[in-house]
Amino acid sequence: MKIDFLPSDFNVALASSVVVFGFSGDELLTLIATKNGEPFSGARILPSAIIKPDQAPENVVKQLLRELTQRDDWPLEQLNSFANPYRNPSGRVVNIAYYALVRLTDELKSDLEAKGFKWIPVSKVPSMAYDHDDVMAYARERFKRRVKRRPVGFTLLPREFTLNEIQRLYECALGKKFDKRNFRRKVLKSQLLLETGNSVRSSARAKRPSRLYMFDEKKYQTLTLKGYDIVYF
Amino acid sequence: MKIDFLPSDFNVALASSVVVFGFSGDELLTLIATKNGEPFSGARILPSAIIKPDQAPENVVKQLLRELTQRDDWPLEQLNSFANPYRNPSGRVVNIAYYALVRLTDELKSDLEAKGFKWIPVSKVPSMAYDHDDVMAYARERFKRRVKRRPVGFTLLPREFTLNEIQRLYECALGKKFDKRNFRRKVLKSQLLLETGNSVRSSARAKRPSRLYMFDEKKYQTLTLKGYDIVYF
DNA sequence: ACAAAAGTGTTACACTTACACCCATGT
DNA sequence: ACATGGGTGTAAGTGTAACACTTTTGT
Repeated sequence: MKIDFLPSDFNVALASSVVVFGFSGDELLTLIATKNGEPFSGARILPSAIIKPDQAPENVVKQLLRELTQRDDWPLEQLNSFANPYRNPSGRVVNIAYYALVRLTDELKSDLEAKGFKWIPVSKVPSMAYDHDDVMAYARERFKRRVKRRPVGFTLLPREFTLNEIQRLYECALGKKFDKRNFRRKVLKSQLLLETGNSVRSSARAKRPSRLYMFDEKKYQTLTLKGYDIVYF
Repeated sequence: MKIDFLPSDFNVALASSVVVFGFSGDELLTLIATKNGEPFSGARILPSAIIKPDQAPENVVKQLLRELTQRDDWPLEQLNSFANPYRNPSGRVVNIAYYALVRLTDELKSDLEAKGFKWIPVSKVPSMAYDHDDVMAYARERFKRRVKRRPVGFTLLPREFTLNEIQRLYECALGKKFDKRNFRRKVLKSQLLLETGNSVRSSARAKRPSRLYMFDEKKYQTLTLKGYDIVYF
């Protein structure tokens, strides 16, 4: 089998876009940027970066996440590549797409909005330039599948969270309602939550405070190393 | 957000490799090629093709499958892209990898072996050039996950097959044994198998013939359209 | 009749689902 | 005392897993 490259084959550029998900407490949000400079100036796009000749895509995306969030250790997964010809007027560009999950704090939110980014509910994302709509649709599907099978949601929540908060997160992520008692039984049975002993009042009107839990990362590592295949919901 | 490409960014070449799985009746096999021409002449590689400037990767892979198997309508799925720098001495090459499932017949097997390809049990694949070992490992993982959740295995079997054959396939694909009675109950309950009324003797020594079934593709379409999420094994 | 593989049922247990009230706390 | 959301249990049904013998057919 022959695979020989001609010099004229080396004429493609690489970029990465990343679909960043966050959770407001009520809604699943995603981060949208606005493009500066032609082509498509002013258009909505996903946060994106060019991959320079000597860079690895994952590192470029981590660098981008660091610029956006001051951290690059968020859960990050490669999606498909979007490589059909004629996506970009300046030449052939292959987009190696990723999605990331971040813990949305108030500072992070206002910080990014000050820089011209927008956190938009996934149900309301506007149409974007290039093929970023396809990337977004693909990321949402992938995220949904992951949520169903793995405890990925916990980085989206504050480090300490209530059972009601996880339930709302799962309901947003999967687009359906769960029975409170059954939901609690199930997450507690997984043994991946630790009671912190703390509690908060969920709103001014709420009288009784809710118990706070945290995710037991160590236990999860142990279980996954044993090849235990957790299935949720 | 700025993403502006310089002319010097358009210096990457694209290739696709495809991990092709087939089933011999006893073992899961995968197709390995041998490289002609430098670099790496004589090395084992995955069947691969260069993506020319105006081609879509999926079409290139379909073309490659047509050359290999005379058909391009096999189940085909994109895997991750392998894009780290310095993979290839002739310049930066991004490999958009795929995996495909084919129905292995005797002609197809001998035909490909005559062309210098080898069908090798997945448990015995040799080390390959470039980063094709990584691609292979990734493909095996993806295939395993798919087998668990979706009835993908049926294209690997002859159009008519026995329950013992599916069971062997699942046992190979997932690397574990199943109880015959439980296995049968489960696949029959899915309602995706049609009894053909035919039967075969599985070997000369076998006296009683086995019943033959086929996959009910129409029913499967209907179920997936309804969003029914099948979970197997 | 015998050898060989095909085919079949039951039981115990775990998980899932549906369902409605009491509890703790702040005002 | 009352309003608010937090928190809890049970029963019926469904799916899973473990287990060994009978049936059909060719020789």
